[in-house]
Amino acid sequence: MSQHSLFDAEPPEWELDARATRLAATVVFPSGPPGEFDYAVPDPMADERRPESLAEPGRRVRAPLGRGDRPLVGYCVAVGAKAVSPARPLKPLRAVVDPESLLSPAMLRLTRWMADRYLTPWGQVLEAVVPSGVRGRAGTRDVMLLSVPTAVAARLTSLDLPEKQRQALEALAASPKPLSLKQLAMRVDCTSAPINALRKRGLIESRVERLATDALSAEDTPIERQSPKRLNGDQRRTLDAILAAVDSGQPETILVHGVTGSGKTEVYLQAIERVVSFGRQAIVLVPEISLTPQTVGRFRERFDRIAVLHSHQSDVERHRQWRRIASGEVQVVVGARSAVFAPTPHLGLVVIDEEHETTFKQDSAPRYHARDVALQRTHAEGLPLVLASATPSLESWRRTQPDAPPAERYRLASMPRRIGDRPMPAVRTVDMRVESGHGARGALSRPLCMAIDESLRRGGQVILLLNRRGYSTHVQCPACGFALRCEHCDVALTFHRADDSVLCHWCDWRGAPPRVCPECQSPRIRYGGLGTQKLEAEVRARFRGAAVARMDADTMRRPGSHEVALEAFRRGETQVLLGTQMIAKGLDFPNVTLVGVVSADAALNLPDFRAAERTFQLVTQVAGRTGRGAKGGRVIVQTFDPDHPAIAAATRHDYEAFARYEAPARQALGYPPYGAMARLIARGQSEPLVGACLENAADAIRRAAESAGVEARLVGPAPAPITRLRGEYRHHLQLHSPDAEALRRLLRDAWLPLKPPDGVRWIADIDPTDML
DNA sequence: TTTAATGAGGCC
DNA sequence: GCCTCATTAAAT
Repeated sequence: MSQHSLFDAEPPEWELDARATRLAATVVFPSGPPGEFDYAVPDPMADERRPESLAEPGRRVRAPLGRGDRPLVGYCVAVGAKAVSPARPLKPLRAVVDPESLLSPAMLRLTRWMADRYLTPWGQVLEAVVPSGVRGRAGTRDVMLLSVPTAVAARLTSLDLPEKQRQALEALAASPKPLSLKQLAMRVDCTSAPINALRKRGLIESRVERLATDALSAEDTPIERQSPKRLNGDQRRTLDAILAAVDSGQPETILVHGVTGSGKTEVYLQAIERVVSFGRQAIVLVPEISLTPQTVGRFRERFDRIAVLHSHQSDVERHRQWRRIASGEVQVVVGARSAVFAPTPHLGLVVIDEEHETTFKQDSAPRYHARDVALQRTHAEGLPLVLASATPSLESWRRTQPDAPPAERYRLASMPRRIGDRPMPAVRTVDMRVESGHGARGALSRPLCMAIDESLRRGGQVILLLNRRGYSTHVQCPACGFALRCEHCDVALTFHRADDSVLCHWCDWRGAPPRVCPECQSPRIRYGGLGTQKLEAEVRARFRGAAVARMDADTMRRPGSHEVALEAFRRGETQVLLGTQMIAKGLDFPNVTLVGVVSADAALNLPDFRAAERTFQLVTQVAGRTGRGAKGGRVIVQTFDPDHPAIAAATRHDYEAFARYEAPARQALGYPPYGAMARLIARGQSEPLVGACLENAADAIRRAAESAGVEARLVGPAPAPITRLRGEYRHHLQLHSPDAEALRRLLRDAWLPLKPPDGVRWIADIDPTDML
């Protein structure tokens, strides 16, 4: 080892002279080491005249890695002059993979930020952000195109050629467009042999072009255009606030808190119209479940060129939409979570509808929240961000409050009234403790039954929410107390009557339902607990003649079944629509005169600090599905805990009351939004090993926090609420700190360098939404 | 003395 | 993530 490196990272003067600057490309690898690596750019890859093989940021390149020079594909993230010491010259790039850049400099910066924030290697973030169909250029193929050089065309008649070759050459010369090998062979009725002979003699020239294989799928059927609707005062004020932000050229986040039915969508449609009129694009994120033809239709009615992005698209379709967006042709991108990465060339506005929805959080690496990514993207590009919800996340709500740090303050725009001054539906709770005391059996209380009956008699439609699928939610033996559990997971199995099986909702294990108790052979084994299938059976039995439909993950398995079911409900062919939370959100059917919440407190007692918030959101949202038409509407909420503040606030449609109730508890424990949070989750076959390695991590983090003076509270490690999943044991460690940035740095410095023992895998979840 | 097995560290 | 080289243990 040379002496200077022992004391100084800088080389001595005599070596400085020998250093030369060289054009270098910085590369990150999706698989492989997490760092950034510099490579020499060979001259042909720096040649602007050959754009298809130009090494530039945002393209993938092939580069040799390690002593064995293993060729790996990575993303070029920067190109520039670098000082290189002759003692350790850069290896040259091998090839440029992409013919054009997949990521703008702004998107590279955004992904870099994500890598930092979510403790995920940059290369892995890039791999998740660029859809695989785009990387693989799905739906396109290299086609060799043949043409006759002009010099040859001029002396065509003077050539002495075999008959087939002459015919082929003449046919090609006569064609106004270049032809593929196959096309030309067809025209002349020959094989490829004569054509190849011509190519070999230089009489035909060929070039390779990338062409779409599909004959451009039939464009969406044109839709009747609608003009902007007249706005009421609240809508006007909200729109003005958004437009002021649009015009200011400053980044600003506006939280639109509008009750269900207040006409939020119309407001942001008009805001987008303004942005589009400037020649800019807008991105609208909606929960995957809301991405129905109806939702998309509302945009089609108002804009000429929209793109839709969601997770059920084929690679070919996604690639096509991505290209359209990148070309600048698209005005509005409507999509689920990952649409936040849409490659709009001149973004003007981002809207997140139903911003409280947890589907905006990705549950695999990088575990990003689209709301936070959107905030970063709009901030970096100096744009407004609109968050809209009837039940905002407390994280967003807090940032509208006067006590929030000014640097992260959102503007609040309230829309407390429904459009047309329709009243909010009256909500009545039914105390199920009293009801079951009256000997009531089954899922539906007397008041709910009467209300259903009345609604149906008056020609109204009914929505019944029960957020548990299956028939019976637990199978238990009254004789010995045995409860049927999944072999691989620490959860109860659910009985599904539709296919007479017991099913694990976590790992999808399926088995035959036991006829006698597997433990004590008692034949009295009981199928208890209420799921949507059983509710459906009960409703059908009680309301004979009513048209009942069930919507849950089991009936909505086939693509498109969602739309079919909702369309039937819209047309009134279905009178009672029952199902899980997928019927609670965003639906707008004026003839719904009754909403029944079958079990409001089902989620209330989950071991999750957001259980009350989720319950409040779900009840408020589903209650908002009624009272949207002239007939009005009402809501009946069945609960064993009618006095719970979350349920009580929901029955009064009182968001602020809920926020006031929930804040002190969160504050006391340093939970979001009053403190940052992270979660380490370890899993493996051996429970002691899983537990022990998290103990080590906890020690290392505690020591680092101490020496860095970071205020951090560690909870655990402890078994996760679902301790076993798919045959693996799971433990977790929760970390709290008032300083989000410090917490992230702490994990980066103290946890990231650690390696779990063999047989244990672990991940960090920054700002977790899921605590199970 | 040779060969196989396990582990840590670097990869530009 | 994988490869290389180190160290150490087992085989001839």
